[in-house]
Amino acid sequence: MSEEKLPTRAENYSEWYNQVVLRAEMADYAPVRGCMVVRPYGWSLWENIQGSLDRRFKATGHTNAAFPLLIPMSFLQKEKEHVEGFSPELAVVTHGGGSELEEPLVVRPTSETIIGYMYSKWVKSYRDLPILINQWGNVVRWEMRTRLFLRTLEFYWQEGHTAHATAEEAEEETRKILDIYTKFAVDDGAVPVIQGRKSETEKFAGAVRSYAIEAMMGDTRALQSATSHNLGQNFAKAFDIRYLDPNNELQYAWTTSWGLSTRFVGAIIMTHGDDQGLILPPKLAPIQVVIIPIYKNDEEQSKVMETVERVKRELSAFRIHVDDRPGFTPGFKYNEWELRGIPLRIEIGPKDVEKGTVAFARRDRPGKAGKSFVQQTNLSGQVAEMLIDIHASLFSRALAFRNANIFEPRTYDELKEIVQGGWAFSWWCGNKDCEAKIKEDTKATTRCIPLEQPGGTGRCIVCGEPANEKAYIARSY
RNA sequence: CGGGGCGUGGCGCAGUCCGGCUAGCGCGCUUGCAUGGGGUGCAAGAGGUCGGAGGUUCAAAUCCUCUCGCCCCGACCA
Repeated sequence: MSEEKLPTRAENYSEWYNQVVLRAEMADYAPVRGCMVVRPYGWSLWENIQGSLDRRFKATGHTNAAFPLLIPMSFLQKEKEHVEGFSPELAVVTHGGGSELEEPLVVRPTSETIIGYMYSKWVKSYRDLPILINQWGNVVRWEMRTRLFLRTLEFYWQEGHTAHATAEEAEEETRKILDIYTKFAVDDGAVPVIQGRKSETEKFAGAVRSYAIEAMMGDTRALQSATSHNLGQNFAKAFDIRYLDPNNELQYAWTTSWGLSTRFVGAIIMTHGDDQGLILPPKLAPIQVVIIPIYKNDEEQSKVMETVERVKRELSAFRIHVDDRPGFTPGFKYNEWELRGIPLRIEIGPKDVEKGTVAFARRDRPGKAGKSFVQQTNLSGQVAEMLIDIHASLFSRALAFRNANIFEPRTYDELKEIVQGGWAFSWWCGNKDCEAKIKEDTKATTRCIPLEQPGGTGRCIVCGEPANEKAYIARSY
């Protein structure tokens, strides 16, 4: 950790973000342009994200499998919109084993095609449906401009791919997953999100309908945090996924796909972080509680460490770390663990040993405001309560921030003003041209048409034509 | 791909315009002593073919030519 001061978010948000990621040791730049190394601390956070989602998927009947990294180029070309959407950003393997390949292989940018191919082999009867498979893996998209976690050439994610007998079932699945993502974001990440439908121009290449959860970052820009797509029969037709129904009639299946990526790590950082650095939500934090022993000689050390060891055992239900590195002052350690976002710090020094107390310092309230001295009795219960409270306060703070930065423009000029530093929520006729005009004028895009609508009708904020839905419009990552 | 910037110990930089001692500085690292309840102090060390190739010159981090790479801003996106 070289420089002592982090740039503040107000000074330079994107520099703040980069430095937090690097200095908290979440990730580092790899020797390949646009690629990152996820360091142990960042990966540990990702593993907790994985664990939570994986349990939720399995609880709803999904199972995991693994499909190849390399996909024949011709597969991508089978679905028209899909190939148009992805071909500009494909990494293509043309040589293998020293000779040129007969058919180039693409490094998967997403796996609808190769999974569709396999599903066509596996699905023969309505009894084979539904197929509910998820895959944890990595994909490559040759992005032009990259940011650690938010957009890298290679990223890690889960991609679920399901096939169903009816359109209704596929839609139900798509929405069920959207709910899972939402619950995960809110209950585990403390990240408030808005569920919505993507516009035609923003939807996934090859989907009939795309849904997403959108979150507001600390600079008010929007981040699409997960998506769930109803693919209709597009891929079933492209890959011939057909089954015989109970009436012995041949039918195309209906498929879905859905994903959440390491980008969510970026969402956590930018939703909760403050000028001291990261603030990790307690349920996902790799370390929930850090204990800092304080002493100045051997005698004090042995007394303090005795208490520290006892407290550590008592808190074994939590992810806990004792920072007993010699040669670092307590103050240095406080700052370092604050930068790294540990939700709760416990300080134990000679005075605490005497009085039978420990000091709590909650990360969501830096400085003296977050400090309290508590008795050493029932520490486990006190910590549990504190972590719940931190989660709740992180969520409500983020929600309040988001609500304070959403505005309803009355005119197009107002909209242009709003999206410079917030989200606009306004009537939109659904026309692509209006969307394009907004983007052209402001760089903001329609983030989603929220599932929760106010009802009634209005006039499109751009063209003034009748509109029956409202949309969120914002600049996004 | 268009525009801008930068490559000098692990990291951040100075030195380059105007060629010339042994290539400096801060942080980090190692060792020792002190310190230890909010970014500790002192001392001694280790560590560099100046992105690469070619050229000019008595002499190149510095000038010339070519080249490679990275970062930032736009078009594309989880």
